[in-house]
Amino acid sequence: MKLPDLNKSEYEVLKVIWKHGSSSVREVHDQVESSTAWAYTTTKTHMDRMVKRGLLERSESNNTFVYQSLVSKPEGIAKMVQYFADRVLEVNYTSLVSMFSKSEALSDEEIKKLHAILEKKDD
Amino acid sequence: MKLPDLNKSEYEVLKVIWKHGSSSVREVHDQVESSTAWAYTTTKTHMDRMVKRGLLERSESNNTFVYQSLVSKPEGIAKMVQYFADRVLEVNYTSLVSMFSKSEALSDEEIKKLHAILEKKDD
DNA sequence: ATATTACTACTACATTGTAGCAAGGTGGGT
DNA sequence: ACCCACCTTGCTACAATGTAGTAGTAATAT
Repeated sequence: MKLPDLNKSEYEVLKVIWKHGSSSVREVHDQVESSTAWAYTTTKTHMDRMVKRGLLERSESNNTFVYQSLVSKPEGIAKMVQYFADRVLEVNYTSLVSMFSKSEALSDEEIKKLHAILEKKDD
Repeated sequence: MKLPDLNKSEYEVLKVIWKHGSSSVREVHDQVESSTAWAYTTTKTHMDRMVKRGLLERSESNNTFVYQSLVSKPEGIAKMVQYFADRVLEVNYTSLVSMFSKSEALSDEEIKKLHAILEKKDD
């Protein structure tokens, strides 16, 4: 898949899965609930649609389905960062990306990857 | 209106109107076309819906309707900046807002206003 | 005056946001 | 072992957003 253009819901789900790895709907839901106030079935709908869209892969693990991400975090946020840099901040993406080093959001490797992705403008 | 949660389309339209002031559909369309590739009628649909949503106001000016913004630029981007700071960068909004001073996106006054808005968490 | 062009209103259809309901699976109590 | 209660899943639904076509009307050019 090309770099995905994640919408907010997709991003919320992926954030959980990026952090915890393969997760069931229940696990994701328990995490996103505080920030989104979704109903359980809403979480499920999003996740199933994400499978169809190629963002997640579903597999069975002891009687429950678990979903794993098919996009890495740097890939997932690349477009968002690009958009924000271009259209909102109106600065070069590099200055924005460098701000990640002040946060816990990405590891150093991930920051490097993000840089590489954006450099190639590989969308 | 409370601080609006702008979607991408709305933001694209508002960017033009913030810059040029009251504009016709045609004027907005000519500007957004390069970045969005919308059809003219798509631009129009968005703008009409934005009137209904209270983001724009429409008035007639020599035989054509012109649309003016009901939200200022700092108000319009406040939520976007907040979201990006919180959920993507995971840093305090102040560091992010300070980046605007390196760009042409906002004037100094607008930056100040944005700061004030976010400080009050006035959503 | 009429043809062409531009603008507006209305309609349409796909995707996303949000969530309910019913059927099937499963673990715990007895 | 058996049944109930609950969890998960699949299906459906409906509103908002994304995208755009069509038809009618108004303005312009000639």
